[in-house]
Amino acid sequence: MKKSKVTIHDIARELGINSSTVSRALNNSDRVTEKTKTKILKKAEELGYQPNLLAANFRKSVTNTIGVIVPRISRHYFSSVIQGIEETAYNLGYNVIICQSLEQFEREQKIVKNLISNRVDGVLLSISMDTKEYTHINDLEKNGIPFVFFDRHIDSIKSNKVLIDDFKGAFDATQHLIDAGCKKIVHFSGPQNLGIYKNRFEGYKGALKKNNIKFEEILVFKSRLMEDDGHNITKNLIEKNIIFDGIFSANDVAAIGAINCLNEQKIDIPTKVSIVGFSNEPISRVINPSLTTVNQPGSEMGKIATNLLMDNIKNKTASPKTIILETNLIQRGSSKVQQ
Amino acid sequence: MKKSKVTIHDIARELGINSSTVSRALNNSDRVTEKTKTKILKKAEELGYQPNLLAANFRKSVTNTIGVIVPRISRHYFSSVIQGIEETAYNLGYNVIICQSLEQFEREQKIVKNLISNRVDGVLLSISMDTKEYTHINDLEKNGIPFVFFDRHIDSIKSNKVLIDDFKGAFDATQHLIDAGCKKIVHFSGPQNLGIYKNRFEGYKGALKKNNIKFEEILVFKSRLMEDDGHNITKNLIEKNIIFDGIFSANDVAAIGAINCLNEQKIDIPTKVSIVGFSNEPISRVINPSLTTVNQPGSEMGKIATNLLMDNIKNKTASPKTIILETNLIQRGSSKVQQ
DNA sequence: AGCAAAAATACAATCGATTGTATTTTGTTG
DNA sequence: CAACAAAATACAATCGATTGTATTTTTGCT
Repeated sequence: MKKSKVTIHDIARELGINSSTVSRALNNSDRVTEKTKTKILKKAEELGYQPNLLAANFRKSVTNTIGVIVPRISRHYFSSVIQGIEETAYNLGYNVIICQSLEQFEREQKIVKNLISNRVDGVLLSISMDTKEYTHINDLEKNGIPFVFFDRHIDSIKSNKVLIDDFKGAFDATQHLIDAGCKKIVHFSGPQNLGIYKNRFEGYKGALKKNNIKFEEILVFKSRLMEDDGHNITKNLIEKNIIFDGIFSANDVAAIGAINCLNEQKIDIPTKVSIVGFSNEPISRVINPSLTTVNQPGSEMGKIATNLLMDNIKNKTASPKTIILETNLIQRGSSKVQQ
Repeated sequence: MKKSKVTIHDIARELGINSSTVSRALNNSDRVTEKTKTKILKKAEELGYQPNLLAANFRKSVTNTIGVIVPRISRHYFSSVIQGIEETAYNLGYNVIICQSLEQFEREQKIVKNLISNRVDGVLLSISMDTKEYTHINDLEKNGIPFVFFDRHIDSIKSNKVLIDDFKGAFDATQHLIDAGCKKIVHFSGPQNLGIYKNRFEGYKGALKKNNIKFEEILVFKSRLMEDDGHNITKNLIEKNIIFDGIFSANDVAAIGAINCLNEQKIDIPTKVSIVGFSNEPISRVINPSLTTVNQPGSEMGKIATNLLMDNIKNKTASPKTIILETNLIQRGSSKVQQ
């Protein structure tokens, strides 16, 4: 158990030079001769020197690290966003700290506090379903830490955002169901404090309206959109003899709950009921029948959000931008094929 | 753009006291009166003080942070291990830095260097498929940073490990195929530098031997076990008219590739070919037919590994332990039901 | 009230790297 | 080779919190 705590001072001492020169050499400054650099690098290697970033970052008050907050990494959509974030950040020499709120407001708050205390240079975040207060976001602002929302944002906060066109995605999905002949379309929606679910709901209503289909409150269900939610809502509909021939779910997971329920009840998909989900989780490709869904460009979103954040780290006075990405409908077995 | 960089010195100055008292108050030391503490806490709140952990950690040379390195977070198995890790670490007041090697040795190396430089208190890691050199692991040791392998470890390094019984899991899976009547069982294996794949291979051979089935090299395929690998290998088998009636894949993803291929070729599962995977990824429950697989207790593994690491952080001289967890076979539609 | 012991607070060094400025060394030129 | 500019290196302060020790204040007791 060798506790090698080699510092630049150790290197300097051994070589009989000053630590500032060592520091500059290790940072490849042109204030140091090549000859000296070589000597220092060799000695650093020899002593097994590992830079103390705590010290360096502290001194510079720059960490070259960005924080990412997502509800959960196990959602494929989020892990593909992270993929895009890491790729971009990595190429720009930034580290990424990934944090999961697990859809809990309290955890999200703690994470933000922690990221501030760890002096990250910026934050990318997609808020939890439980987030209804925004003091933690204000703390970021107060501490001059740039941040960019992606996907799940807060309407009332003007800041950089990378979103998808939820209204249009939902509109297209609903229109697709209507085109497939559905008249009574159920909608699974999520917590309304999240703009994305409100907008998807609006998109659903918009498509109904355009097609002169009466909107019925009784066909809309707000939940946390877990698999069980989708299952239970569907079961309830059947038990209560509520007639429906289509489901547009604001996420894939709840849609899968519905598919499982209908399969159990031997109600055929798509002849009796057509279903469309949202997000294009891998599981939706594989379930039987496979799930028609709205594809969100996760990795691209991560890349764009990271670049936007970087712009903001470089130039803190840049005015907030909102970038909207397009979705596309992926047609699969859960909805009738159009002629 | 308020650049509030409030420090304990600011608080001290405003209150006309010394910063050491402020520091102790904020850390709830009993060397400070309740009265003073209250005063300080109030002022800290008022000024919007956010502790600078860079400074504190630097001074203490303790970060209360552990690093986790996994091949990729999008694998459900790994994200469930992370779940367990975070839960345990969180309760003990530790932060977790999640890093993905993306199965690349070079990235793994960089991540380790970075974690060392960031002075994490410990590391939990599951190595990449490409990792064949171990100098980076030695660096951890040299720097006195305790680490624990989980799942994918390095045989030749004696350290703390939390593993599953890969031999037995594979043995059981193969035995299950044999019980289902299979005689010609294909095995999809992974890179042999990873002990887990070697052991699963051994388990496969062990079960064949026990049942007096001749082991045939020609039925074993080593790949990176991606979906395409499973698909291509299966396609090849069919094209080359190699007869087989069972597949034991060392992971679920490749097994799913095989299922897709067989479905395309209209070869019935399980009547013509039975398939067993490994890891119990959620997708395996949903694919058609659903995939029989070996369940690995991911979250539990994370918890145990974290506790083991914590023991090691507290007591650095503790001798290395290996903990082996049991797997269980989850029988689904891809293998014939036994009577 | 007076004094010792205990409690509370102040002082000052420290962690390791960075960086603006000062000093020394090197190189150039007439 | 003197003189000076330029290049290389050394010096020293600094970032913000922690912490061992010193000092001051409070408490308790006769």
